[in-house]
Amino acid sequence: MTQSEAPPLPANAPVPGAPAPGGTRVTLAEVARLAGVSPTTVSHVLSGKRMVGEATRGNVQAAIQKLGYRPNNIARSLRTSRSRMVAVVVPDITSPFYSVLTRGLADAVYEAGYGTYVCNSDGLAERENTFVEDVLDRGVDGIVMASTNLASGGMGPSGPGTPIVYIGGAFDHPQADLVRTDDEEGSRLATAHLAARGATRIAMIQGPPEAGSARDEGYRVALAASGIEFDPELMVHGDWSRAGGSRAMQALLSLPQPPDAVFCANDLTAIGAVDAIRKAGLSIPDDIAVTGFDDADVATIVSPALTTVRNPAYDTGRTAGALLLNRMLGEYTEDNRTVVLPCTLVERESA
Amino acid sequence: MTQSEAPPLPANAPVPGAPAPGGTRVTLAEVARLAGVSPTTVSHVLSGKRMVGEATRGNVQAAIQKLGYRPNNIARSLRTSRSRMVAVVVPDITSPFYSVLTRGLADAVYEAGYGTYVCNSDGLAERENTFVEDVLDRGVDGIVMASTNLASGGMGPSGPGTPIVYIGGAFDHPQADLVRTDDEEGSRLATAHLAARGATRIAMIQGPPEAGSARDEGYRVALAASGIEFDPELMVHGDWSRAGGSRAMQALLSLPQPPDAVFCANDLTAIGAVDAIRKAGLSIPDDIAVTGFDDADVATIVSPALTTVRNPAYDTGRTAGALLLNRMLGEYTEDNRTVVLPCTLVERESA
DNA sequence: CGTTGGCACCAAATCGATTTGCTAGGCTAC
DNA sequence: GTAGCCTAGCAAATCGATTTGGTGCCAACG
Repeated sequence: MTQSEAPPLPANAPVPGAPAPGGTRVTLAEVARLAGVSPTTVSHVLSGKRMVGEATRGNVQAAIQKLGYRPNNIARSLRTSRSRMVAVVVPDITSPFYSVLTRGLADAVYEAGYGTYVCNSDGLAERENTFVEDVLDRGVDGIVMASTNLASGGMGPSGPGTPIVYIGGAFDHPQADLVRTDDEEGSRLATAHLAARGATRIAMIQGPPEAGSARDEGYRVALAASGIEFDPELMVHGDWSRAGGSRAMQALLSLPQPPDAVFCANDLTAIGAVDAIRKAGLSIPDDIAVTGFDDADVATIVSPALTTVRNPAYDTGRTAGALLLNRMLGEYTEDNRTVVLPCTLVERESA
Repeated sequence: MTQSEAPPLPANAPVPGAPAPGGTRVTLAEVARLAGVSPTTVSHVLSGKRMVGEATRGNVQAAIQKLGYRPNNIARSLRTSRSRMVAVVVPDITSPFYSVLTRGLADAVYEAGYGTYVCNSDGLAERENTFVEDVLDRGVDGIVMASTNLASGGMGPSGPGTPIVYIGGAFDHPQADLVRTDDEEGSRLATAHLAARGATRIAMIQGPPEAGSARDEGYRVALAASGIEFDPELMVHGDWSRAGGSRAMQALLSLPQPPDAVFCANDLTAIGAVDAIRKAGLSIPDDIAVTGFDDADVATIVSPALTTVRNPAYDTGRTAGALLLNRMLGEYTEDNRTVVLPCTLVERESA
């Protein structure tokens, strides 16, 4: 932009956006005074909402440059009631899935000039609700809600028209868009793959009891399709964590008739299962085949590399951002939409 | 709080914080009208900055309840010029280290009522600066800047007194606090460990050329202490990624006299190195010992489990938050501080 | 009885922008 | 010559809180 008129880093030049020497920020009124026009006019050259004479515009722009004026977004937000900020509430930004999702969202809205505000709910429904209220009070223009527990449905279409898009819940919110992955199909794929390899006693380690059941569903469907009868003994709970996966697998191994394959509801759980199987001296995939779900980075790091279902975290975030933008910009005002992203099986070594 | 007066979820009760039936948000003025007092008084019962009569306070609180009033934080921020929001700019929230750091920061400031705004700079100095300006315009009360490149020092003490704390740079900012880990000591530890195991040709895969050199320093110090001469051939660049680590390791392996140990500047690089060593048919740690840096979750997932240096990401974030709060609340206004967090070696299987 | 002083409250200014309605000229068209 | 219409600009209201400087009122005190 100013490429030709300034060397890369003239160390002594005033930092752009630096405060006026006085220490307090320059206001639009001061710009107006220096340019010899009214605040109205300055505002108009900034927004382009009304025409401004050639010469006047020049003066104003010069004044802006000279004073290093930067508009105060808070004042602007107060007047326009739009903050160009979205909030995302996730269980934990530390989790690979949610951090990638958040990045997708941030990238999507950033391009439209929106910033991203992050809340960690730790999966607590109460905190989720508190956060929604909090960010509403803060005036965000949109919310992305990634809730693990169904209970979060407690709150309706949010504040005075602030759009929300939900991630992954099966819940059908009256006025909120929803983006989710096709968990059922993904699970079906993974389970069918295990069956195709010749497994006959296929276990599943699901999430915690509070979690949704779309993944269970696919598992059952695939079982039925392969003519394998569902055995409740082979369906156990994990808690999405490696340790939980390990514990669950140990339980399965101590069954009178242990499984010859296990479908894990996420990759971390699968890694825990791998730990347990290894510790029992069995081999993967020959004695027991295992598949995960998510295709997180770790899936390729563990050994054997995990056969898993690719869960498009980034695209989920991006899509959520797109839907949100859509509504925030008023481009879409109709009924609630649901977009479901496809899952694909990625075969590696563990099954 | 209202525990005794309401059942857990009276499904038909008005959602707290829901808009007035009208659709638009309730303002303080409306509360005042309903309570038969002036806005001033309502404000005072809210803030407790001046005394309000017992009866009046009761009326006001009743009105607040009845209307479901929630203060508009934007208006409040405009008046008080405090937003109770901090921004953190990181290279990529997707990286294990930065997501954990962000969580630590978020936890620390959340307790004081602050929210967290996240910016992904992808390590681009230009974007870092843009973000700082942007969040300053948005009126955040503090900034945490996690920059990989030293260049970021370009910008001074930020806006009109908005405190910044830097993460990990060696740079000494005139007015900004700094928190970093003792990279030099950590590297020294890791390298010394390799030497103690009997390695004599110890290579290092560092970060990209733009990165800081504290880790290199520790490596050299440890070498000297063990009486091993520094061999420039054994010092190569990675790019913090697994693929980069693998490439760098391949280069080392094709040396006329390959190393018998390698210290990698982060865990991902180490994992890449492991890949390359494995592919060459060599064994770890017997043929080549490897250590990483960070102790990310993946360090225990890869096989062999990584001997690495624990880099306290969470504490770094928390500390940064504490320093920031300190200044935002005006509890500390003195000169810039630097806190350096210790690193410890964690021995596993790879060395 | 007059004064001091504290209590409880209110009116109005303020934060920094945006936006609506209006006006003064200059121009064309009939 | 005048009605009509742009154009370019300004004054003032507005968004929703906080905060300063008063103002009645009543009790206590000299």
